[in-house]
Amino acid sequence: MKASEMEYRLKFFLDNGFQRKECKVCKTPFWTLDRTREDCADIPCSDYHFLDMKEGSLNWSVSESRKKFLEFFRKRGHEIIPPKPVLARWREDLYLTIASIVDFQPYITSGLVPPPANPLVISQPCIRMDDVDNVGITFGRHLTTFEMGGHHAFNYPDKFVYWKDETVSYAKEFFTKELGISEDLLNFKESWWEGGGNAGPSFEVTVGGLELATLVFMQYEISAGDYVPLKLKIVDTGYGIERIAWFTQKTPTAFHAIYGNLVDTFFDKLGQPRVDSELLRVASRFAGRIDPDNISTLVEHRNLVAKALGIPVDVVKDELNRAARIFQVLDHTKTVALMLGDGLVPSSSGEGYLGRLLIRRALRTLKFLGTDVKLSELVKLQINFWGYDFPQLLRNRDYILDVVDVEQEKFQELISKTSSLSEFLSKSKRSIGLEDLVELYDSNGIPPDIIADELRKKGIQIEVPHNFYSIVAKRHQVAPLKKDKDTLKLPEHIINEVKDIRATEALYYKDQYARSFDATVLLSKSKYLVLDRTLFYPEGGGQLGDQGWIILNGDRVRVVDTQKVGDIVVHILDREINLEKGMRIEGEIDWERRFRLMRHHTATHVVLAAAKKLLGDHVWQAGAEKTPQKARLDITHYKPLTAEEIRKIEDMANSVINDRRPVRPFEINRVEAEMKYGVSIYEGGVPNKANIRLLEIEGWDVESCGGTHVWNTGDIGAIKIVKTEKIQDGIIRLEYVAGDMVSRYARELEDKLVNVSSKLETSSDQLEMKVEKLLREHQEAKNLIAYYRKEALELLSRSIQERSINGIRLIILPQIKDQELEKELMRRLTSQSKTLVVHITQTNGELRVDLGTSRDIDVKGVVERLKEMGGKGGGRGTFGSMVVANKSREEIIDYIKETIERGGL
RNA sequence: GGGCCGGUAGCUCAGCCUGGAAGAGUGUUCGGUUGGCAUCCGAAAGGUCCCGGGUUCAAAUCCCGGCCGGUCCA
Repeated sequence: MKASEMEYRLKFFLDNGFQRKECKVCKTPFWTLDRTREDCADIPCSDYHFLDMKEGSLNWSVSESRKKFLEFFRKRGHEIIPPKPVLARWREDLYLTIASIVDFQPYITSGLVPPPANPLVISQPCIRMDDVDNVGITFGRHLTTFEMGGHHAFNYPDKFVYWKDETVSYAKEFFTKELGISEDLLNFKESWWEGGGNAGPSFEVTVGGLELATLVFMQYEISAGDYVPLKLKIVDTGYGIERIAWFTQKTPTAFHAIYGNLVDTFFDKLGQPRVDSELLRVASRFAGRIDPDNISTLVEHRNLVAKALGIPVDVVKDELNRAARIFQVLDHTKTVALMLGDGLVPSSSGEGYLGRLLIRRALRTLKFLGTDVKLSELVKLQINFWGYDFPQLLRNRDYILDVVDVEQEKFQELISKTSSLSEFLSKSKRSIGLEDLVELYDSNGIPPDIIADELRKKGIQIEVPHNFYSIVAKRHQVAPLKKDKDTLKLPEHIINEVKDIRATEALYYKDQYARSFDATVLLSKSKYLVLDRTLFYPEGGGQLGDQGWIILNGDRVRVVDTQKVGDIVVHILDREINLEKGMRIEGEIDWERRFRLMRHHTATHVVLAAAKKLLGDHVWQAGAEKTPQKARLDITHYKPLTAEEIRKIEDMANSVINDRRPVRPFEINRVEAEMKYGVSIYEGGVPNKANIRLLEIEGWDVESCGGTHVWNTGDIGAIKIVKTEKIQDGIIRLEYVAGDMVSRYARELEDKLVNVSSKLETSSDQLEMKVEKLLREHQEAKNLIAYYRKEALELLSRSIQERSINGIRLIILPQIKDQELEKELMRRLTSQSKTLVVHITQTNGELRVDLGTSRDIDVKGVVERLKEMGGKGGGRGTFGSMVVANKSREEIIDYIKETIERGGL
């Protein structure tokens, strides 16, 4: 959508003498006070001239830039809001926090929930993976992590805060007064923004080539391709905190401004000579001309730098490539620290994969730099550097460093495979092509440049195409997309019929211990029944739906399941009853089943919190299921649990039970809940409501939950963890039983013990001793068999009868039951040259003939002859095997003799 | 969630394509060489060829299903 010019023609501009001009390069309109300006002062239409400006040379660090930004807006009526984690765990449509507005979507931006303050200001650390390939080579234009300073105003129809003029005025004031940039250097470039289903006009604030902020005016919702005006008009600004720091410091690259002395420390740690500042500064100045997708622009850039400095282009290339690698490591180690600090567990799927990707990229670069420095050491430097700004780095320091070490070990294992694989490839006669590289990367994860590097050492040249990763991506695109439609437990027509009924009153929340109730029928259609209120809990949050009975006129009808459609509860009966609307009925839930479900559900919260307290903040629920029989909980964790850890979790859980802690559900507005308890309340899933139900286990755990729970942890009775397994990389599954199911579990174990004991004819008390004895006896028996085999071998090889036919030594063995012995004997006898050994044995009605020959004879001749005689089978070289029907032992021997006589061998 | 690769001696793996007597290196034990160690020489022990089914006279090998591990993509 092209916004109309009027959207940008602000009173502020007209009152302050700004002119609308058009960039001579990109033709984009922009507003400026500078009558001579011809371009929009943004890359690539302009180089980074700001590096040569005197304005705003204040030397602000990132930390100071953030503080100045927040303070400026706080003094102008904005409340400072703390940032959220870089993992967007309060929503299910995003893995990473990619912008400050993400914190307020979708419930605040849609107007369902009020914002935590209005207007507000925030500095939100963000992670974007889009440009991960370009980090470093553009000297700071692309980063995977940055802080977005945002001041936001939410304008409601009945409550206006501020809109475009004020926003632009704030920007002008901030940049002129705080940064000391003269106002005719400021440009407001007209632009259009779309994202997350919203859209609106925007201004990009550019100075000397650098875009310092984007001012977005969210006013449309994109619905089926149409732009529908939003009820709420939202000021969504993004100030680049790192760019502000760079602008005020005018360091050679953005990395110098962000990481300060860490830049030199990294060069030294990685054993790389530092790169000349002037060279970097010039490289930065022209960095806007680099289009990473177009390799020729990179070559041009290097040429340009070489020309400007009068240095050979090869030297420029080497120096800048080395610097780019260091910058990439700087960037990735910070991003990794932030992700892990907020609880990411590297894995092969989901957000965990994004973390692993960054770690692997950093490790790969370390390998190319030829350093054996541990990645965790570099991450440690980042933790020390950023720990004050992001305390979660210090809090989770041990976890971060350990997990990085574990990932490095895994990567090294991978790389060690590379040499044997490349050995194999280089030995194979065929030429090694792109297909091999793709194959190795896709199925073994070996980066193509590493394989190419390895092969080069062996003298095999192989080119890795620049678009390698898009080739891989393409290969995956052709994979068929299987849609996994939820198997609905309710038929379509029932859902349609039911969805307009009013919400069912949830008696199961009013009193979680109530067992019977009365209600009025709202809809009764074959096996499906909707009431005005119910005690039957509908399946949700991993808790199964209730079972029980509906009682009408003393007749009990079984309820086999309970489901919900929105807020409407549907009872599923075991037979069809068609009741009239308005009829009164009674209901009773299957209390024993329900109580077991409640115990297992509350137990799940207890166990999760225990695991978290024991293992660390990175433990996050990745799935759960509660049945009356048992419960299971999947948690994110990077190592298998040790036996001690499992016991500790169990002990902690049981001590919470013995503590008899109150368990209290309550309703709260979601923004308040997030501010008070953090986003970990969403472990079990993100509810789709403005007001959410929280469950608090006093002093232990607070979590969003819609299930039914016991009122006190004492009611769980007991917890026994019965199984743990790694279900995929980075995810551990815990299975446990609670309450009376612990007794049932113990009984099952007991039964197994008794069963095994009786089979071994002993008591369960003496089972271990008995097993040891049996194992010993088994070993002794094996030894004895080996002894007898040896004896038999001697005896047999001495007693065999051999005859010589046509220069061939023919040996007919007697029938031997022991196949091992037979083979052993053949092997021994055929070690003499010109020997044919025959073994004939009876197998269900047929004769099985095994033939063994010494190496100078091929078994083929005899095999062919026996085939002609109706035998089935074959063989090759020195061994053959046939099955012959309707022939006697003697006949077969005659055939063989005859074959030898004819010289058929 | 989808794709690809793998599972053989304690460990690292070959054999599988093209079905036909289960292999190598390393480690272990024993013996020899040596004043002793390293080294070297010789021998032995060590196997559910991941599990289940199918095809076949015959399956580590081919086919189907499952389990486990790795990896790429989303």
